This record gives sequence, structure tokens and C-alpha cells, in this order.
Amino acid sequence: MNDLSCTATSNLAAFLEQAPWWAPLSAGQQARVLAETQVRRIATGGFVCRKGEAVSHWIGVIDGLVRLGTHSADGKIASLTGIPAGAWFGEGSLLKDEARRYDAIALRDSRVAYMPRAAFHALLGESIPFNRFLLGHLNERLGQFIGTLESQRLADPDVRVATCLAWLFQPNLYPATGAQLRITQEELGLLSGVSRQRVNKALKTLAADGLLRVNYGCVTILDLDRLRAFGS
DNA sequence: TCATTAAATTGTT
DNA sequence: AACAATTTAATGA
Repeated sequence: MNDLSCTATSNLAAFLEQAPWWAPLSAGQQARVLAETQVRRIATGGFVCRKGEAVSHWIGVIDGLVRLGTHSADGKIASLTGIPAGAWFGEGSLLKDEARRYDAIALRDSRVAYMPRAAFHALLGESIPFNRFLLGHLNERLGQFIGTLESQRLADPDVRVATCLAWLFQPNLYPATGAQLRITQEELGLLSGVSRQRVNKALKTLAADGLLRVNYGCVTILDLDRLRAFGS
């Protein structure tokens, strides 16, 4: 099921160079990460990693879209958050040395980078900029989950879609690619736990408010701040 | 390059 | 969940 084939490292180098923590690393550190990090292609619906597995890697999404969630015995799934291209996840379980708590499933064909835990811990011990990045990263995610609790309480689908989109755009702010994210309304529904039809309606509402623009197969954010604050 | 077809995505019921 | 309309991608002349 999982495609374990590795791809050329040239793609990996380009991906790492755009990571905010990459430039401050020493040449030796960069060389180690580049040498040890592996790239896999995950087909739509495939597992990037599974709940209960030993945590052996820090995981970055090169392109595509990955959903973090849990699965119960009866196969019911709950979406926790989406990981867009350029973002990393799994540091929480790496730091605590525990089994993986969530599934990560590719919502579309994706390329994923796996950094071994030894390399991750080396950076953690040696690089202050890396620690600084992680601190901001963790703080950002904490804010996301607080936002989740709020929007789940309100249970207004418009709000859920809005906050979900705001998360997905967070990491994409740094690249100058513009505030465009290629995502279908169906994928957005899977992420925010709302039916595709309801996503469609919510997007129209948000577009009418001037928060974003909807195009075929992609969404353009016009006002990220107001999108985050939507409903509050 | 253009026209035709298939597939994907969206909008509505 | 099902359907029709629309957009993109692929194909071949």
C-alpha cells in the first residue's frame, strides 16, 4: 500500500533550502540532514504514518496535502488539522518519545520528507535558530487548537471552514507564491469535517464578505486576518 | 495551434 | 446522495 520508492535528492535540497530553519545551520548540519532525510511518494489515501507506530522521523510535506486525524476501531475518523506543502509535523511525539498518536493520510498524491529522529535531536541540541523555529512552530499550533475548540463550540460550518483555511495558509505566508492554495472543496470538507455542499455554501458566504476568492480548484485569500477572526 | 473528448470540480436540488 | 453545468487536461489532426 505504501510506496516506499525514493526519489532524486535534488528535489529534497530545494525543499530544505526554503525551510526557515535551514539557512542558519552549519554546513556540516546541512550535509547531515540532506544525507539522512528520505523522500517518499504517498498516493492519495495512503498513510504517511500511522497511529501507534514508533516515532522515528520528523516529517515534512514537500508537495501535496496531508490530513492529521485519529481513527477508532470501527473506522470512524476525526480530522484534527491539515498539513499543506512546506510544513512539518510530528515534533511533539519526537520530543516526548512516545508512540505516534495520530494517523497522517495523504489527501492527494504527495511527496513527503522523513528526517530521522537522530538528526532531529542533533539539531535540537546544537542549533539555537532551530530551537527558535520549533518554539514558534509549537506556539502556532497551540493557537490553532485553541481556535478549534472555539469553532467547535460554535459549530457554525462557516466558521469551521474559515478557521480551517486560515490554518492552511499560515505556513504558506512566507513563500512569495501569493495567497493562493490549490485545494478542492471536497478536500476542504474532509479537513473541516463539513460536507462538500456545505463547504460550497460557506465559501460563497466568505467570498461575499470579501475575505477570499473562489476559483476552479483553488482558493485565494484576500484578508487572512479577518478570516482568522471570522465569527468572533 | 485548434477541435474534440474525457475527467475533475463545482453548483444546485 | 444524485444530477447537471462548468473547467481543466489530454489527445490527435
